[in-house]
Amino acid sequence: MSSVKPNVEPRHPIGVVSSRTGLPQDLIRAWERRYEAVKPGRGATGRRLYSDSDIEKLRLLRRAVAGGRRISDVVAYPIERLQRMVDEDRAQIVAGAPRPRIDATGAGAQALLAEAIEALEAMDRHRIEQVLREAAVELSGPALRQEVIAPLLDTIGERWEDGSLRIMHEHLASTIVRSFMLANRNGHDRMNAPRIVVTTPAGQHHELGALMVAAVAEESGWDVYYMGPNLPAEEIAAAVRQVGARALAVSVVYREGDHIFDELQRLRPLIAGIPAFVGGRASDSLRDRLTAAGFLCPADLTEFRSELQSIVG
Amino acid sequence: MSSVKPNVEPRHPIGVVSSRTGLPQDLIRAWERRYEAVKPGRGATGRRLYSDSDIEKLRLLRRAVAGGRRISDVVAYPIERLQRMVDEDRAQIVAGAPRPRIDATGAGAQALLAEAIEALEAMDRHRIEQVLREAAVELSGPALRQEVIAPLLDTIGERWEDGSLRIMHEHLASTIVRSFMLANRNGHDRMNAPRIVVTTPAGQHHELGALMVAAVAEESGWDVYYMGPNLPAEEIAAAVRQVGARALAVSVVYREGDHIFDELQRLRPLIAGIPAFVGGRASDSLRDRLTAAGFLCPADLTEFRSELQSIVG
DNA sequence: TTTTCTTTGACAATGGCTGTACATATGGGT
DNA sequence: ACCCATATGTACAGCCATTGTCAAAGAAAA
Repeated sequence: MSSVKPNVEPRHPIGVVSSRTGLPQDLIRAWERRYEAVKPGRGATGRRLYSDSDIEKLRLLRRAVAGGRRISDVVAYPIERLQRMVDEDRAQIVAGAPRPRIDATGAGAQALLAEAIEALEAMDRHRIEQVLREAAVELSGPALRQEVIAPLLDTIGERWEDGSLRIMHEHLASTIVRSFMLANRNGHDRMNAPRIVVTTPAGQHHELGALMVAAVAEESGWDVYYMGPNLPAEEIAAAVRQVGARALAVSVVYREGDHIFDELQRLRPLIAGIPAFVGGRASDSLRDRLTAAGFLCPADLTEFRSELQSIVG
Repeated sequence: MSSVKPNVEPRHPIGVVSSRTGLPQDLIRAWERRYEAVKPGRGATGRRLYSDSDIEKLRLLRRAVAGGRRISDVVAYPIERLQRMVDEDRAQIVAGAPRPRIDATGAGAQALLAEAIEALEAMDRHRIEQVLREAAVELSGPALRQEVIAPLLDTIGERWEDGSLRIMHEHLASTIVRSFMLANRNGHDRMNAPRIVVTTPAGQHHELGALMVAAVAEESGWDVYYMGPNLPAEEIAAAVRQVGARALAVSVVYREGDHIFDELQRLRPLIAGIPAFVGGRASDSLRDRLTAAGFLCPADLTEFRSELQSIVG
């Protein structure tokens, strides 16, 4: 496993922050100057250096403003409250939202991961959700995926195969993580963004990998058409065509014989000319044959992100 | 019910209120000026700031007026009474057809449904989402399910079987509706509520019926453990036991031979003593045998809701 | 050198407020 | 049938505070 990544340590220049939040640089500076929205550190020569949680806050502010709030009203709210408000605005419902208090223990990603597994073993839905919420506050989006959710899925996979977790555990984790990630989708402008279809080929029922892919693509500014798991090759091709997608990404977790490879090979000519990514556990063992067949097989989500950007760039 | 009172503290600008209620800003101001429909607070520079219960009242007023009431007659009623009246009006409208006078979006439930189907045919994700959001403003939660989402799923089912919609359409609709319904779960205090497990038996990949069931149960105050689709009998039973559920609900859409019935029959003794609901399209043709086997088969969601209440009552 | 940042000040767009109209209904009363 | 008062949704003008954007000029990094 990788090491814990506290939310305040890593520092980014304003350009990165701008592209990750979708906010113009000028606006970020204006928000700082006028409202102290965030207080980034400074380098030796006075340049701004933002932490991951700064980025997270700016993201939330952007969504809050897009939802009709006034920046001066919301700028002082803590991250948890912003998150809550943005969720409600998205759903457009009028519900008193109690949300259990979280006493932030400042626990690192590993501790969060361990607690999530423990809660899962106990089938304690509320505790799993709480851990995820806590993690979302503690870590930024990418770190959350990389340090908590991905390892969580890996662990579940392993422990399922060795029999110490059951199908029901996997299902519960899936639904909770799924709704969690869907709830955190950014409501960006997306109308004119390049489109990407994300799904899982026929026979592949596990969609969490695909969900993470969708989250990364969305963060990179794409208009994501998430189609859920278990879609036959012809349907994938039809969706790509109909939607006018500029890329396709599928996630493959389980490899039983060559069935999956055959399915993908059938798919490839149906979407000629469109870059197609294959990711997930099982893609490792198939990488050579897949790349030979014309698929792109990034090793991890970071690589996927940069390859995505090279398409539109 | 362990729900929390609607926050009076947080305050929303008029733009947010307008989009959440579907009322034009001018009209909101007019109702205040002429009838004191609500009395929002004011910010430092005189801008209106509304509370959650203000929004709730405005939504009810809108629906009361849409139901043929005169604004001046109903404007003074307290929220509870408005709620009751609006519910009654809706029940009557379903029977006869008094004409709504306001139709801000120019669309009744049927028109919304038609537009949703059209958008789905075009694979236009944003338009589908837009229609659902409009519908959520237009209609209350139960009405939304009953008059838009349920018919939508039925239509999709039919048109899939006759070949005029493809699998990809069904998948897209599933993911969108799913994330929409999950986003609308409101954060009540569910810690001490009775628990119910909701899922779909092995071989049943269509989860939308189960999602609607979950929404109804959640609305009725249950702590819902939604497990996603395609869960084998032993796993369902294990989940029920581990979670300590007081009820189980499964949704069955497709019937291929007697496979499903066998699966359910295998399940029944594993969860002895716990009420188990079976719903969905395919449950009709199996009703007699299922009830004989000890399952409850409500005809629709309304019946399901009342049977649910009789369990805890 | 070229790119990326920084600060400062100015400017224009946005959106909300009040107040005043205006155009249809709706409902009597004659 | 006719006429009028009232009810109600909508529109706009003029004003103000807020807020996004831009330009200029210089410093630091690549």
